[in-house]
Amino acid sequence: MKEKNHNTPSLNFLEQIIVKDLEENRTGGRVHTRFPPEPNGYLHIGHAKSICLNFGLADKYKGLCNLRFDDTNPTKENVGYVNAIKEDVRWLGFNWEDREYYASDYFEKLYEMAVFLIKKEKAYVCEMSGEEIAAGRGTPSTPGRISPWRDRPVEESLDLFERMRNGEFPDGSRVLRAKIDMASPNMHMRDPVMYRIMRANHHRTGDAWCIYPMYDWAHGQSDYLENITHSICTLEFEVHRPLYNWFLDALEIQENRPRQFEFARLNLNYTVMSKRKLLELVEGGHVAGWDDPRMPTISGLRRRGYTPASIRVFSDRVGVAKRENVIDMALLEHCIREDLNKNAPRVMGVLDPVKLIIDNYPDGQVEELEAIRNPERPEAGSRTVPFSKVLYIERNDFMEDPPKKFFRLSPGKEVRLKYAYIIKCEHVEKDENGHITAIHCTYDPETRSGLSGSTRKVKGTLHWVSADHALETEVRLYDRLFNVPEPDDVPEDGNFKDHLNPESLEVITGLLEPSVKDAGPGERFQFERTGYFCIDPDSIPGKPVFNRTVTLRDSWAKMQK
RNA sequence: UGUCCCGUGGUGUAAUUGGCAACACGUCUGACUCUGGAUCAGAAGAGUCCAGGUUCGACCCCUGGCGGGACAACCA
Repeated sequence: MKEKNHNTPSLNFLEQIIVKDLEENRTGGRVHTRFPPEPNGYLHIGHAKSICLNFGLADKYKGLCNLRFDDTNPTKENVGYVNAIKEDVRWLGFNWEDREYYASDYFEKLYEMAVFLIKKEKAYVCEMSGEEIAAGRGTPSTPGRISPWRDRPVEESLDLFERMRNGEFPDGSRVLRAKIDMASPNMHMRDPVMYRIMRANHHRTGDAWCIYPMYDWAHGQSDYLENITHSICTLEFEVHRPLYNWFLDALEIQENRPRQFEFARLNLNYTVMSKRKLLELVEGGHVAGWDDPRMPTISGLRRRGYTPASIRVFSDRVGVAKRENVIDMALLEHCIREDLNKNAPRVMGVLDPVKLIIDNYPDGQVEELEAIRNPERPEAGSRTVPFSKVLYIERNDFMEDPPKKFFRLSPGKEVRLKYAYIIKCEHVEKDENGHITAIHCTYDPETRSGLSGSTRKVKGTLHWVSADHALETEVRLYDRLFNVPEPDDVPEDGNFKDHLNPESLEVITGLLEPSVKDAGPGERFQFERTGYFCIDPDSIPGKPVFNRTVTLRDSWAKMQK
């Protein structure tokens, strides 16, 4: 009987490839990956998966992972993005040490390699216009037309290519093309453009160049120059792989040949992931910016209160494979709850207050009650919370006419105030509209937490704040940005923005226990029974602004549905 | 009428390479609880897109379908 092995976790397909490569000594025992963002936008959770994958693989197999900016299109890229990307990768917890590279570092080498290809009759200068090239390329099912310049003498291409570099020709007037196969069923093999003339200031090379390499030409060669062993990218580049390999062949590269592998990008429900759509949300003012806490960007998640560890765990749990997938937002939420449950200090805060008066509690008396910081971490110790005659509790913790499964406060019923006393509701005050303005209770002094009478059982425990001591703070309640699982999946003439959730942000004034007053931006808390919250950078000292990261799981709310 | 990739519970990923499907999220019970949280115990839910074939035996190999996706920027 064959024994199933349950203690070694199974490997994903990339790990299997790597293990095999290592066993067969295909890469000289090396594993070297790279994360290659184009600095033309902000990183999102999908990139986080790629970052965790590339750095994670390198780490697991004792290899290296480079950070390489794919900056071959100066019209779209800038240093602002470079810096934001570096911050995000670092924040996620990865370290590229001194291996911060740029495709633009290789412009000179790439140029020399291109010259080599021209000499080998594998590239030529083409003088067709952009439209002509596009038109001549054919369609996936019909072959393209051969460029009239395709068989021009090597010397002529060499000369023209040099003069392209020297700026003798106007933008767009000429390109360097690989000479492959205009009839290939793979469109990428129909004499793809390698260089275009483009007078644009590059964020690193300035005006040194007026010709810039295309992705397909630059990427594989950059991999080669960096000694990359496994060049991991997303599925849409699968069709590019023959070209990736063709360039390597044409350059007669045998040793240290990088190989490209593709995996399925991450999709998350209730959000969109394309740079274009995210940009549209920012520019259309639907969110406050790239780091709006509702955005699936890394900077947005950071501001929302997600921890790097939670995102790493998430990236791990979503797995790696080649089939299209849509991950449930609930998994991401599970990951952050799991982390914060263990690590976030507890605090009491009332978000929708109703006044509660303890009629038999002495006027003017204040007790400082001891409260556990984190039941999951006894070593975190305790804080004190002021208690007095007039409190606030959550409006939905009281019902005048409750259903039988309601464990909270209602007339004649008892509940415990967390860390304080058991109270009993005596009567309520209402305004002329029947709206409850105050709840009157009595307390049992013997039932204070820790006292002998405190062992009495009651069904519910409520959080509360003392009216005189409460800190009024701005609280931003975030919810999912879209109200349908797949906002991309729009009918004919629809738009993904039609599905924006109008209630994705609600700003309220919360009443918090005073202990949070001096907490600073980035600090995370659990508001007991409510959710996890993180202090926003908009805060000023003494006046924290809280962002709701995620609610607590709420089985009562679920029951009500 | 093109080429390539992919089809396993609601979702995602496994099944160490041919020995009748596991784990996670979600869902539902119950226990416990000074958070209706957490934790603990348990349950339901797929017979692996379909049809043939090979085999003692197929999620796995072969053939043919079907379905989904990618590819026609001087973007990456």
